[in-house]
Amino acid sequence: MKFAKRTNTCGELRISDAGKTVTLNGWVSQVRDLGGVIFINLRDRYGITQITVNSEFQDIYNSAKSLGLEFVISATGKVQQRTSANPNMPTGEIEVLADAIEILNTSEVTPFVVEEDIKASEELRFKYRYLDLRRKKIADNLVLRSNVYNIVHKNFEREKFIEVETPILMKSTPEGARDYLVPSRVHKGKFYALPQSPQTYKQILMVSGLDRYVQICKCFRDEDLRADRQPEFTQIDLEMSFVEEQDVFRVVEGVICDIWKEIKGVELKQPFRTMSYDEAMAAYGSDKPDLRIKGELKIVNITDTVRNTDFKVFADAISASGIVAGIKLSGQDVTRKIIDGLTDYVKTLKFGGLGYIKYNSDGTVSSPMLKFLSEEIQAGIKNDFSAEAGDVLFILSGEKKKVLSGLGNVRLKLAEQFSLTDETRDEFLWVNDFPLFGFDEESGTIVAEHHAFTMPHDADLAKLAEGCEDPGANAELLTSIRAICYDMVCNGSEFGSGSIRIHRGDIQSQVFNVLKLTKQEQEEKFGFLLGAFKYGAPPHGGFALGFDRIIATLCGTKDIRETIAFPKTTSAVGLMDNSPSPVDERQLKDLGITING
RNA sequence: GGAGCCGUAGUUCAGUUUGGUUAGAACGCCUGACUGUCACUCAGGAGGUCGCGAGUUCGAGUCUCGUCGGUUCCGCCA
Repeated sequence: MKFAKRTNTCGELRISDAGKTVTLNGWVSQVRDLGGVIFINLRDRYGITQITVNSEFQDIYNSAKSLGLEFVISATGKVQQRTSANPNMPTGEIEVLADAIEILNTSEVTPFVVEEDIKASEELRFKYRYLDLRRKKIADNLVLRSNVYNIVHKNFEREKFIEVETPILMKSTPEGARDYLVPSRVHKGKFYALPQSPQTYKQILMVSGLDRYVQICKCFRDEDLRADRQPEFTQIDLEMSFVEEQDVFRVVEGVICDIWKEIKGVELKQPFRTMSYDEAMAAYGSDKPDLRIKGELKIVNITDTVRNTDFKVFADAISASGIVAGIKLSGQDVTRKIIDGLTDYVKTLKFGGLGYIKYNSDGTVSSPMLKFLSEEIQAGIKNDFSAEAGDVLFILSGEKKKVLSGLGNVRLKLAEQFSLTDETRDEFLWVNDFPLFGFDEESGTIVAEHHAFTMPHDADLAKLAEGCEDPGANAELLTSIRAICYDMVCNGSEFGSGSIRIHRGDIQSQVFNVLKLTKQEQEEKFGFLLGAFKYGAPPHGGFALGFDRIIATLCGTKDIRETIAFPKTTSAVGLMDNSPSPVDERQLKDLGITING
């Protein structure tokens, strides 16, 4: 089909172009018909330009009258200065006076109006994502994403990394997240899994001597979703040989600094701050603390101060070897309603209630707990927090980890409630020294916190050697072992995580012993990796950055769906293509699969 | 797996607290008028399985139970 091809995009013409004859192609985003003159806002992903049609040109005028929103047209005419400029649009000083309009395609009335200030629900936007993507805001997110791809590729090329593709169809490993499974037709009853990450492959590439591997890759996890979690997501995955933690940090910081410099024009200070897991949990109740919060709102542990109280709530927590701790909020008007809201919130976190002590400006103290606490303890608490008039303390008691993370969540709620987050900057940090093992209450067993190939700290190797023979009896000793394992955190969001891996067989065996993996299970699950490790595995370690979260942060949103062209809902449904969907009986038969229920 | 919120016109919402007349508004859509708008304006019009299914009731958008979908949080996500 012949048509008048564009000479310019809808975002680029300026007053300096006045007098030129141009052709624009795009979508009709608005029509204002004043009777003798019609104004058309023509849109493409670059911007919007006003096309003016005068009734003196009868043919064009009549065809302009028939235009509907989202029609695709080609408009040709002379660029001229507008009689009254529109300062709100970049092309607002000019218009194109049409002397030809060609309708390239019509459009049905759209299910929602395509406009920057979108009114449609996410559900509708995802169903008609192609219309949603016509909005500059979303299209720009994809453009930004594309730019970051390029920065990442360039950075790693400069750092002498090799991009290697790893299989999408791989062996299922039941550890960690649930796998998405792919049935094999050739081998009925057997399944591939989609990678949760290319973890094993990249470690094997190190055994191969590739030395520095990187890949921007899709990963898949069949777990329940959140605003910042999709069933398939993108990672910047890397692995390096002959490195220690600090070497990985410098490389990852390098690419982050490149991205921030080129996208935001911000020079981040290197090296990034480092905080241990224990420190982060104790002070912020989170392994991904948001350091932008004004006044910090650090957690204070007051267990020792209230140890001898007979206030039942505290006494019960302490006798069950739990803790009592709180955070202090200064200089805010904390109303009854706000306290009630926070109380309801901590109840959703399975706390009985939220204790508070409010030091009023008139010197009085409001708190439902005071009558249960001796004057000495009251004074002790006030001292622990350095509390003054105008301060409010929020206090939780119970099991240590639960209290700390509960207060961590209260801290975030307070920051939100009182707008305490400094949105003008991004705060990066490394959180390291995670525990190597955790205790799984459900199964009553010891499990790997990161994964089974994470190297313990040198200083804790003795603990591992001592505890691995009888893990059940040494749970406390084993869970105190620290791993060379680290997360990068930005603004309270986990950007990525990694570790130095175990490359020595003796340490690996000890870890498998703790995890109660028999020789046979080791062979079945990781035989290929352990096999490779027999032939000279170099010391190595790596990292994986959550690409979607990085883009979301750069776009100023928490919702990674805004940065993905075709996202899925929180129940992992693709609303546009209706995936997942039933398949033909024939397909199932080929695979030897029958559906129950 | 558990909890909260939402579901009413093509769209975004009001109406649900306290059951009762013909379920409203804005935007969009259709018709007409209008030569400088840019959220054009003005006049008129069409448009509803109140997510779905039971139940209570003389009567249900409104109350109860179930169910489906979206979303947020807890669990989960090495």
